[in-house]
Amino acid sequence: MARPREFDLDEALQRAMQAFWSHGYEATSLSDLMEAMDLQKGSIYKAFGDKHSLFISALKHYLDEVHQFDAKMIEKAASPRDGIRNWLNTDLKNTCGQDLKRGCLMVNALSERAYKDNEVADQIKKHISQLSQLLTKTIKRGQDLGEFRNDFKAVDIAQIIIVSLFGMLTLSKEPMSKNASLHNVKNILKLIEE
Amino acid sequence: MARPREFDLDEALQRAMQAFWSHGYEATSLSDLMEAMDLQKGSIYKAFGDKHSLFISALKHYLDEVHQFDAKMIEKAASPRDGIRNWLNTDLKNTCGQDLKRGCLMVNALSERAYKDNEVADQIKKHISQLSQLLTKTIKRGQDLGEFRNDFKAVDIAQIIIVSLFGMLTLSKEPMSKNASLHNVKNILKLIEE
DNA sequence: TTTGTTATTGACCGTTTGGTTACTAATATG
DNA sequence: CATATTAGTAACCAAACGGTCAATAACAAA
Repeated sequence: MARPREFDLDEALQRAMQAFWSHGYEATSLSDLMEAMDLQKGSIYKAFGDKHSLFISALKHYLDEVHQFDAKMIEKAASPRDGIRNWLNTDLKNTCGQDLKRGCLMVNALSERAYKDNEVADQIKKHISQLSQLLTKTIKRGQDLGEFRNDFKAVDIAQIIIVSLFGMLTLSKEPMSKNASLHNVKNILKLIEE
Repeated sequence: MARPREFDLDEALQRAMQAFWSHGYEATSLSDLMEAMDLQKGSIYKAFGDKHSLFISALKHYLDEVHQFDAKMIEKAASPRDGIRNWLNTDLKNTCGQDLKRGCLMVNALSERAYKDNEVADQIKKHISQLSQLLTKTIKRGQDLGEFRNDFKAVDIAQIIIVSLFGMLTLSKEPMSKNASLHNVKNILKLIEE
């Protein structure tokens, strides 16, 4: 018994996410969001709260999507080695050397806001911790199969992969091309496989 | 035959750099800069131009300091291996796990501005290219001395180090402690030495 | 058809933003 | 000591910022 919403919540959130992804938190104004979401200020506030809580929702949405992607690529692969290799390559192909050099929303948010925004920091810490567990589990399996070297702890190899991934995602903002990142992945994998 | 400047140019630039480093480009307002530099707006504009060109000057200043630090640590060391090890450890000790989680100004600028600011992008590309050459040269020497493995090209090992460093500097903004980064460096070095 | 509830709209708010400028102050030189 | 030149100051500016709200519109249920 009330007026129904005229727009799709998910699509609006998706569009807000794209805007924040392309321009960052501070540099995305309410006007930018209104245009991107095709909504008036009032509607945005009623549906998502203020700019900050809209950003948190968009970030959560992004992290959910990324986590689903990660889990699917890594766990559904023919082997641990293939899983990690394909996941890294696909991820970097989607990020490096794109015409729009927007990098990764998580890395952008980490860099711009994590140190002064506990909600952002918590979301990202949780996500990285999940990823670390997923990788560690997978590498352990790979070590048992003889795919990864055994003289390193699985959790340490996972950390090396995460650090390298974050480095490449950061460098994708300018100097790192798609080819350079794929070449680098090949070398990293050569170092940790055996 | 004119009124002399009442403040020290270098010190003012240093203070502007600290402000941008702590809060980012967008989030540092003219008022913030006035307070940090202990100067009036007019003086800042007369001495450094507008906010953007002040930022570029501050970034150049930072990159110069960092390059001097890098070159000294790496080239004056007893051996290539020691040089790279000490340089990485010192760098990360200064960045990770600090109370003020401001990370590295170059990485922050890369993330926030490089994709929409050619001057920032050019400065950072130049700096990374310099660092890559310095590392490649050093690793080549190390390979000749048997300190680094010989089945990888020196330039590829240099790239692995740069990517890892950028990853850790990015992660220093929240989840990565000093101990975690030092542990990670130890593992990376173990992978590429021999 | 009335009523209760929620969505949409656009005008409006005070504040802050980066930036300018007219005025005054301080010096070195002639 | 007069003058030319530059530095410092503070008032000022339009524009943009994030955010609010009263009026209106659209629906479901009684």
